[in-house]
Amino acid sequence: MGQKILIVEDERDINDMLARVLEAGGYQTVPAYTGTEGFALLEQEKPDLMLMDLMLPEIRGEELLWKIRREKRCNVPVVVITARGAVREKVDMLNAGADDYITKPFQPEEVVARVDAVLRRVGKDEAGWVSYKSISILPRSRRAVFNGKELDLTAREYDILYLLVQNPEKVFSRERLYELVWDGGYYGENNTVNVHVSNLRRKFREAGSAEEYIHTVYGIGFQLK
Amino acid sequence: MGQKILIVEDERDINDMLARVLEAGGYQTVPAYTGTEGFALLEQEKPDLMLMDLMLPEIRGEELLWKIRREKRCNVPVVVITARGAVREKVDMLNAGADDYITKPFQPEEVVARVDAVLRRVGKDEAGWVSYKSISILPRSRRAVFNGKELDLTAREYDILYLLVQNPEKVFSRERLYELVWDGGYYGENNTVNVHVSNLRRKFREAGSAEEYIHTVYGIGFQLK
DNA sequence: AATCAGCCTGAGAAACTCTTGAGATAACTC
DNA sequence: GAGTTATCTCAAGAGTTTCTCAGGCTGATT
Repeated sequence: MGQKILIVEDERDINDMLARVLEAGGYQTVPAYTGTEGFALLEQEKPDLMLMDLMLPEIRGEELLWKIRREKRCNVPVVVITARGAVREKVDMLNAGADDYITKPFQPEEVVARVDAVLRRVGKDEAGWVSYKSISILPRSRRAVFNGKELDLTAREYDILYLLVQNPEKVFSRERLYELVWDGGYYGENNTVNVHVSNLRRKFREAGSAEEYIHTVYGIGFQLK
Repeated sequence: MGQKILIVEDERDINDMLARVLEAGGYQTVPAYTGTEGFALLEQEKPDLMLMDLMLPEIRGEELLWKIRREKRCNVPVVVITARGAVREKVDMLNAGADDYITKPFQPEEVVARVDAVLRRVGKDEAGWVSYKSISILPRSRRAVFNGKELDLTAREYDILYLLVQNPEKVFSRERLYELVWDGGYYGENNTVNVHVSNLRRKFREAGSAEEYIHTVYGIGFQLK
């Protein structure tokens, strides 16, 4: 059974069409015809990805995305469908945390390709685990497992590790990490990030890690490797 | 999925036309209709190349290019579209750091050809590697690989090499190098750059380099060749 | 009110990088 | 080829960054 895609699109024809294409591509689909319905189904169905039209009745797509990311602190990958040329909106979308967008009119194959790509990018498997090497994270229950052992992480530690696992090899400056995990707060002279990283490393050691996963890039920041 | 081209062109028809041509050529496109919009999208979309009309409302193309290179210290390849015969402007553009130009009126095929050529020249591949000869750099993780061997570079060394690889053959004065890598700090009588270049060369030798990659241009500065 | 877990801060130690200056080497000029 | 200037390399110490520990603070829970 494939991964589950929530399709939020008010036009029934298009919704059906998207469902057909994605199912042909091996996915399971759930339709929603309004923004609020989509929002509700997010919780009920726990889809692996959400495909959302920007032009929704009731609620603007941007607002919905914002609600999902900010209020629910939810990280489902979101692919947005937008009219060609509505650049301003696209920008807002990516700012608000969309993972990719498709412009109308689109080819059916493009949809599957984008969805494939995003799911591959976030490294999400069919059960919803996000993994890198022996580290696995289950976002919907904020669990982190290393080498089969459950890691008992605090909120900050989890957020940092999740960010790193979603972007393996990528180098994050302390400032950027702070911005992302602490929700935009200003990072001034302050070794808070250091301490949390230090604690994370300790917990990995305690769980029997031989190698160092969180590398320091001297003068720059941290990197999962 | 191809590489992403940002099209900055205020006339909607021409913008659409360029998008069609480039998409037919296998590229993904993002439209912008003003200079400021293009500037903003540069960050949002992280395109692999920017195609820009010189005649823009709001801001002169030259100024925009300057802002991109100077203020943002950004190195996206830029191809400029200019009216035939405006030679003075062309020269200014290339001085300001454009990578190529196309004169109006142009053949659609010419656009794709130029874009192909520039992208080939800057050696940027789809996975995000920036390469020159046997040197490859992955900016996202600040990795540098030479002949398949990982180079262990310090922050400064990496910055210098990255700059050089992005502009092969281009000659940098020590002063310019210092400005760019040390973020605008003043460079007075001081052989700091020399030492770092020396260390870089040593690391290349240790990685088995026979030929010299970083050439000295006597009395001027350095050049990757 | 007491307890507790998590978060933040400060300080010392350790690790690493940068810069400096001096002498050696190379390039250019006449 | 000698003189002059530019460049290279080396090693040391100055400087910065990072790590870890311990203590205090806060807010939630009992």
